[in-house]
Amino acid sequence: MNSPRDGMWLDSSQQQAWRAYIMGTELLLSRLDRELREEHGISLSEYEILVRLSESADHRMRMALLADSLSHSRSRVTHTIARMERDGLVRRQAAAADGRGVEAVMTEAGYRRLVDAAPSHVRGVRQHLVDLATREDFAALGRVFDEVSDRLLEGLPAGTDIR
Amino acid sequence: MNSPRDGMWLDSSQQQAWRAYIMGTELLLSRLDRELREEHGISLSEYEILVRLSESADHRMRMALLADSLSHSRSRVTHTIARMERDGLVRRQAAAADGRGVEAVMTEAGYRRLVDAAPSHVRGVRQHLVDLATREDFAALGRVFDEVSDRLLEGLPAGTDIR
DNA sequence: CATCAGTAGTTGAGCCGTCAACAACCCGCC
DNA sequence: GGCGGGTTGTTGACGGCTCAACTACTGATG
Repeated sequence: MNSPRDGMWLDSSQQQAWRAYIMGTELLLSRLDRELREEHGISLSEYEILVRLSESADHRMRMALLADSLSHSRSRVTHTIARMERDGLVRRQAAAADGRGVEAVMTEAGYRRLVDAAPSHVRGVRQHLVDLATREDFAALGRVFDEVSDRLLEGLPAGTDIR
Repeated sequence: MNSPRDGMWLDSSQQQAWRAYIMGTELLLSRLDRELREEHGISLSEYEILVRLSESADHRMRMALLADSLSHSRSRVTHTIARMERDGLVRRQAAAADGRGVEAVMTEAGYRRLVDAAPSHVRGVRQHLVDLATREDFAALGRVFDEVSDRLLEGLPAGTDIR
């Protein structure tokens, strides 16, 4: 969509934006992860799983759907759910209609953990990202990464494991 | 659905942008990392280290400076440089002026690896990110993450280990 | 109704990062 | 000139993800 004369390299403002993005992202995500761990004993991925479950009917989801909705590999979701089950935030249950299937069900404790963690986590997201940007810039960020996700997911639609 | 008391939660467009960012970023970075590994046998962090070294006088840098310039922890840089040294991309050398210091020096093989990897890596960055956005949107992204980095780094200026 | 390609999920080895503890060194100060 | 607090870099245990191989089940097809 851009690139003057379709050069091979990034020009210096592109380069600068790219480096800011990589560094900022690493700082941001590791900070949010650390805050969740220290204050609530869960990782960012675990938090995201709790959010998906809380939005789902009956607080339950098939493993594959959970994986797809987070763009995580199935293996990753298996491992994460195993840890969360050990911590009592979730339990597994064989799927009714499919003998291969497993559903992850959020427990009462899992729900309470999410309710506890959400306010300070959201505050962190605001403080370290959202409130630093103008509405327009933040909207631009949304547009860009919608497009990024779409492109990176196309060609492996529905059911393909991430990789 | 949102904003009881204006300002605690994200509104739905902010929420959507935030989720796009997290998912897009995870997809993007893991894709770029995998491409570098498969095509050139180095990780994205190793690539970034090679870039910094190549930009530095005499292709050498103090460990702490390397860590700061990437916002990586010192421990992380130690481990990464150890792997790169095993692979012959870099060697360590005691710093002349400071008995505690260590310099990482890019080897000839390291430089060749970077030169080999750069074109396809940059192509990936363009294809999966830069060329998907308008110049304005991409510039917005740069502004946002400059600000993010600044805020997350302030209060621990120069010499504080990342954590 | 037996076969078999495809799908769901798990497993464990290996890699890469964090964390906390640590040794070695620097330097301002009395 | 030796204290003592700060800095540099390393270490190893641990956690979490990837990858490839695996089991178990499904469902279309002859």
